[in-house]
Amino acid sequence: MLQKSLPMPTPISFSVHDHRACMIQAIDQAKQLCAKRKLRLTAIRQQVLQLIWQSHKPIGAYDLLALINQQGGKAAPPTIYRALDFLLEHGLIHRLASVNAFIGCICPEHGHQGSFLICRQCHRAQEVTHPTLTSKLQKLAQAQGFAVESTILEVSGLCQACQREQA
Amino acid sequence: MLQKSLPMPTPISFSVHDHRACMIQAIDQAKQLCAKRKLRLTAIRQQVLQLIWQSHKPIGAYDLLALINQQGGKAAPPTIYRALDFLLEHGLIHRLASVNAFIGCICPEHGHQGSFLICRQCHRAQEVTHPTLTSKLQKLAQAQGFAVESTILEVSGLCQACQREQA
DNA sequence: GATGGGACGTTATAATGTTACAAAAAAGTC
DNA sequence: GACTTTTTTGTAACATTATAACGTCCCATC
Ligand SMILES: [Zn+2]
Ligand SMILES: [Zn+2]
Ligand SMILES: [Zn+2]
Ligand SMILES: [Zn+2]
Repeated sequence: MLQKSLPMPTPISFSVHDHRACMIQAIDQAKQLCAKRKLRLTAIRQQVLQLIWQSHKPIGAYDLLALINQQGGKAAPPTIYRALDFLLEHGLIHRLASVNAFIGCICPEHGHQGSFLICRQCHRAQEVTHPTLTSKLQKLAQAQGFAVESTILEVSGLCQACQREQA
Repeated sequence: MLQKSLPMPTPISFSVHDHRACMIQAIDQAKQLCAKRKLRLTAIRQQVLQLIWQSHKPIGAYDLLALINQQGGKAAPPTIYRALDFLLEHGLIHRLASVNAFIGCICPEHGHQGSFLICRQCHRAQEVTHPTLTSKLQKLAQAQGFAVESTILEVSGLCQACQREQA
C-alpha cells in the first residue's frame, strides 16, 4: 500500500506563492484531521507543525527546538521528537532521510509515502506524485518476492530558479 | 545521468549463496577498477570494503570502526569516514540513508545511483535496477523544471524468507 | 473525586558525523 | 638520491541527530 490515487494539490514549493496561506491551511487541515480521528493536536504538536510550515525549506529537529525556545518555550530534544513522531505517524509531515529534515505534507488525508525533489542549492523541497511510478516499483519488488511496506524516494538536483542562477 | 543501461549481475542478497565468493570477487573488481582509474586502494580502504562485503547486511560506520579495532587496528571515526567517502565517491559502495548504513555495490563499473529493497526484519538489503523507472522519474522531474543529479530510492518491507517466517 | 492512560518535563546518554591540524607516506621533479 | 609537492593518515576535540529512563502532570472517564 504505497499510495491511493486521489487528486493531490498542485505542488508549488519552487514557485513564488503566499507561503503563509499554505501554513494556515495546513494547520486548519491538521485540526480537522485530528478531530475526525479523535487525535489530540496539543499545543506543542501544533506549534511544531506550524514552525515546519513556516520554514520555506525542510527543517531539522534541532532547528525546531531552537525556534521553540526562542519563542519562550523550554523544550528538550524528546519533546520535539515526540511531536515529530506524532506528526509523522499521522501523515501530517514527512521526514527526508537524505537531509535529516522534516517537511509538511501537502495532502495528509492520503496516507502515503512522499516523493521529493530537493534542491541542493536553495535547499527547498517539493513533494511530487509518481502515479505510474509506484506501480512499476511494486511490480519490480514483487518480482523479487519482496513485500513492500514503505518507500522513500528523494531526488537531489537543482530547481529551476537555481539553474538560472547558475547560468 | 542516473544510470547507464549495461547489464547488471543478478541480485542474490536474499537468496542463499556463497557470500565469501561475493566478497573475494568484489575486492578483486575493486582492485581492477582502481588500477584502471589510477586510484589508490590503500590498506584501510581495502579493509573497509572487505568488512562491508563480509557483513551479510548493510553495516554502520561505527560497527566498521569496532571491527577494525578488534582486528588490531587503532582507527578513529575520521579514518572510517574517509575510507567510506573514497569508496562512495568511486561507486564501490552505496550509502543507505534510511538506515545510516553502507553496502557494497554489485556493479561498481556503472556509475549509478543504487535502488534498494531493505528487509525490516532480517535487515538484509538488495540492490535492484529500475530500467524504465529511472526514465519515468526523469520525465516527472523535468516536467517541474527540476534538473536531477542523484536519486535515492529505498524500499522497506519484508523479504521472501521473512514473509514465510511471519506466517 | 478516584483512577488510568496518554502526554510532557528533565536528565542523561547513545549514535552518527565533522573540523582542524599535525605527522607520515607516497608521488612527482630535478 | 635529495628535494618539493600532494595525498593519505593519526589524533583530539567537537557537532549533530536521536533515544532511554523515569517521574509528573493533565484530563477523560467512570
Ligand atoms: Zn505527503
Ligand atoms: Zn533551488
Ligand atoms: Zn550499485
Ligand atoms: Zn528478511
